Amino acid sequence: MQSFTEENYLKTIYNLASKQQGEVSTNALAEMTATKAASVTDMLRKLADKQLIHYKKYQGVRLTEEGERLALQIIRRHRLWEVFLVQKLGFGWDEVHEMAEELEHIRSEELVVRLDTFLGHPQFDPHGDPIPTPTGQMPEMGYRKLSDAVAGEAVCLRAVMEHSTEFLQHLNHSGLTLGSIVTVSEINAFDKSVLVQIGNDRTVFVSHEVAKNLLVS
Amino acid sequence: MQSFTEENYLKTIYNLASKQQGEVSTNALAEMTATKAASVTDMLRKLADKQLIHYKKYQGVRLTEEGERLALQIIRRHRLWEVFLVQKLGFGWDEVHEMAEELEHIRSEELVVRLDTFLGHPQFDPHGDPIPTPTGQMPEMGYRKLSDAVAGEAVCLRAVMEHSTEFLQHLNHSGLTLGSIVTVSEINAFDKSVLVQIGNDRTVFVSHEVAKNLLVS
DNA sequence: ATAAAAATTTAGGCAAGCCTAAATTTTTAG
DNA sequence: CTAAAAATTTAGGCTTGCCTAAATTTTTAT
Ligand SMILES: [Mn+2]
Ligand SMILES: [Mn+2]
Ligand SMILES: [Mn+2]
Ligand SMILES: [Mn+2]
Repeated sequence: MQSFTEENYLKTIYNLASKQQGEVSTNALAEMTATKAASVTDMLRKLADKQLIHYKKYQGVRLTEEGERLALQIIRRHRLWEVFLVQKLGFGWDEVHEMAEELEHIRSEELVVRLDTFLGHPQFDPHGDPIPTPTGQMPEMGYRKLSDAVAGEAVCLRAVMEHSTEFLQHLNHSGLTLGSIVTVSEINAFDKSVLVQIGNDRTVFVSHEVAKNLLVS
Repeated sequence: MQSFTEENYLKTIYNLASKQQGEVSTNALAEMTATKAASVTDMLRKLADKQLIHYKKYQGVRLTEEGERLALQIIRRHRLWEVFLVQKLGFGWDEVHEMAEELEHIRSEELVVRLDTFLGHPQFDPHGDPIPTPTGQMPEMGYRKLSDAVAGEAVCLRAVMEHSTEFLQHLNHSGLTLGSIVTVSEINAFDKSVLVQIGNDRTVFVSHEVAKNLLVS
């Protein structure tokens, strides 16, 4: 059985690893967990003792199979709870992450099974992230970033890569919702900002910074 | 903001206080929290510093107004989550207590408000315990114990005073469900066991030990 | 190839919550 | 009213997870 803290490290290692290749660095973990590098080193030694990570001093870290299984389990719980909070309790997608950070640690296999059933076996969380299967597979979505689309293309908004309240509220404000079809009408050559038309409706301005965090297909 | 541990102590002090009069003793708390008396003393000093309890060395402990407000808030959350687990996820009333022990600590006022609405503002949890109001009032039910009923009386099963899985499963097995009307047909003079008829159905044997933990009206 | 810079680990410490053993206070019995 | 028993607190320690400062290793730049 792992502590909340250990679970959070596993999840963070998984997330960082999936955004890069090779081992995850101590400093990257320190930044993500809002702790100091020395504290991360302590925890890495502990997780390595428990065989949840592969760890060689100074060489970064990688999840073992068991570590990845646990990480995916926690991510599954997190995303299912986010679906619950949005679909059943009516929270906005910008309000649920912090609550899910706590709910994901509730220890009961049966609870997750029943929650999943209650929610109708959702495939995606409110941010468009795929929900890992009960057996621990992370579905691979072949999404691209909106920032990689070319002028004239019509794409569907599928997911966000940034989960901060500020970012999501900005999208609310712009009228950019997951599932919408948007057409890239213009890409600014200087700052790479994008003008997109939402459906056949209004056209909105999307900065490069925002476009980089929007996944489309 | 209180830690899980502090919240649990407050809740436990409240529960013990409501089952007796006068101050709650260190030893009683140690037994309930499954810790040692010395550890309880440490925590009492801490809670007293935070003005959540009235505490004089060797004299036992009593919640302050603020302490009671917090305790009732935690009990409210616990009972609402139990309703959720039973009504929405289909768990048995004998399965939900441990999960609720964890869920009660999730920190979000708004979550409780929305959960309450989602559940239709329930008045009682699955064990018949009243749910404290949002403003922190604990409804007073004037229930008696089944063990205090006299032969010939017809009463309604309202709540259980013991929440262990074993006890609740025993009630399941006996067919004793909350809301049923039972008639006391016979009280054994030697061991105070009770024979009750459930509705107009079968008659079941209820030991004094069990009858003491059943609340009726 | 080195020396400076950056990353990481080690050393030593702190707070929260818990423990055992010893001291102290309160309660109970005679 | 005392002495034993029971309850409680104090003293000293342990583990987890965190910290700062110092040492070490790796990387980068000349
Ligand atoms: Mn989230
Ligand atoms: Mn999400
Ligand atoms: Mn309960
Ligand atoms: Mn209950």
